[in-house]
Amino acid sequence: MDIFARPIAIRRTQAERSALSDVRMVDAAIGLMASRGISGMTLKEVGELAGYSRAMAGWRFGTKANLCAFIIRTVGDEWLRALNEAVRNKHGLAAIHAATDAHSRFVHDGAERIRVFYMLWFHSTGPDPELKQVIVKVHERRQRDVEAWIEQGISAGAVREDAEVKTVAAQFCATIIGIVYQWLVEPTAQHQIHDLHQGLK
Amino acid sequence: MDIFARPIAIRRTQAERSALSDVRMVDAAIGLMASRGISGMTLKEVGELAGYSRAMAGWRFGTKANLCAFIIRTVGDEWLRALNEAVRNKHGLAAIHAATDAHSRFVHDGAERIRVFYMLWFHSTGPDPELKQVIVKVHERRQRDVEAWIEQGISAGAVREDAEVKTVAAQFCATIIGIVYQWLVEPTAQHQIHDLHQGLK
DNA sequence: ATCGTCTTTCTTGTTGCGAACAAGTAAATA
DNA sequence: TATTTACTTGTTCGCAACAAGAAAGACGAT
Repeated sequence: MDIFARPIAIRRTQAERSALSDVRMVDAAIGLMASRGISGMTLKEVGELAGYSRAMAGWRFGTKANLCAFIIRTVGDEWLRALNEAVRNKHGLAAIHAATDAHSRFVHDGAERIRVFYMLWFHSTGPDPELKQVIVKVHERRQRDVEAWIEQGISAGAVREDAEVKTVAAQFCATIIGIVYQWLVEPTAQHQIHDLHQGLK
Repeated sequence: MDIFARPIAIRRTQAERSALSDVRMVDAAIGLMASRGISGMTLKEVGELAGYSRAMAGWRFGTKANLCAFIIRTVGDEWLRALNEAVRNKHGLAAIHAATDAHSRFVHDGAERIRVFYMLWFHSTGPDPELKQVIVKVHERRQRDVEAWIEQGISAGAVREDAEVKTVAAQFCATIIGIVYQWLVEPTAQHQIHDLHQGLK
């Protein structure tokens, strides 16, 4: 009975307390959504699974939609950082290839967080303004990145000059989204997902 | 006070009664989901808006998920019929072009039913087995159609023989889905949606 | 440092709403 | 008329959302 395994009360600053409860609750929420779906995640369980009370998540985030938005921002940022890491120092087509590969790899690793991130992503298709705004931001950010890569490709002479940058970028992003959709619906078909990524390049 | 505007009781067979309440409730549900989102549609309101009681929708469909599945099947069938109509007598690449055009046209017309259909489609990405099965069926059906068109194209000599039919078909479907996603998120950018369809061809 | 006060973090209590079911009524069938 | 099918009223349970209170850190004054 190791009663010191979890010291009765560690002294923490308030900022630390908030930060800690945030990550605990985000983890709990992601776990719940991964196993039971978005509607299967309840604020009550999030609070309790994170080691707090019933109402903790509700108090911190206000509403379930807010919690979801917070998760999208959080995971979206991690995701963006990881992608930037993978594309570091690459330009034009090489960047697009690297990003596509990285995407394929991340998705193959099947991290719970990314899965849930995209689940939330696809859930924001209704006329609910809340989540949608957050998603649209991430979305636009991505598309701008892709546009930049294509333009670099053009100025490097590797891409036809008559390419309609915006349209091609939109097309690229659309296909990525389509692939992710396939992955969410049929997570087992790893090789197919990989083929789709390769085909895209 | 035109009390005869809606005759007190029209005599109908039981089959007619069921069929009528089904279409009324489906219409009501689609209207509600289109304006307030999927979670904004409640079984109570569906019943009442369709001209019945509180519990009518719950009684007929059992659960909200069942109602959604029913709507997906219903609209999915209409949709498939419309597509077949558009592709009638065409084969191979021509069929794919016709289907793409039809898709673009339908989406451009922006019918409420199709919008909601795809909203539900994207909502089925969680681990909920109920809706998913229905969607996966529609999905597989589509992909088979596309594969058939490609094979026709090969045997007609219009498509390279080394094309990996399944992969290409999957790619095509993925892109369609990505385009639809864009449309749902940004329904206003009609011309962009159209461009994406054209680019796909 | 330590005490008392203020602020922030978290908990218990309550309300309202929707889904789901159960038991009843009305309409059609035979 | 009896039975099956379509629909309604009544009830329970769980969750989201809020409100009011308890506990833990922050901070100035002594």
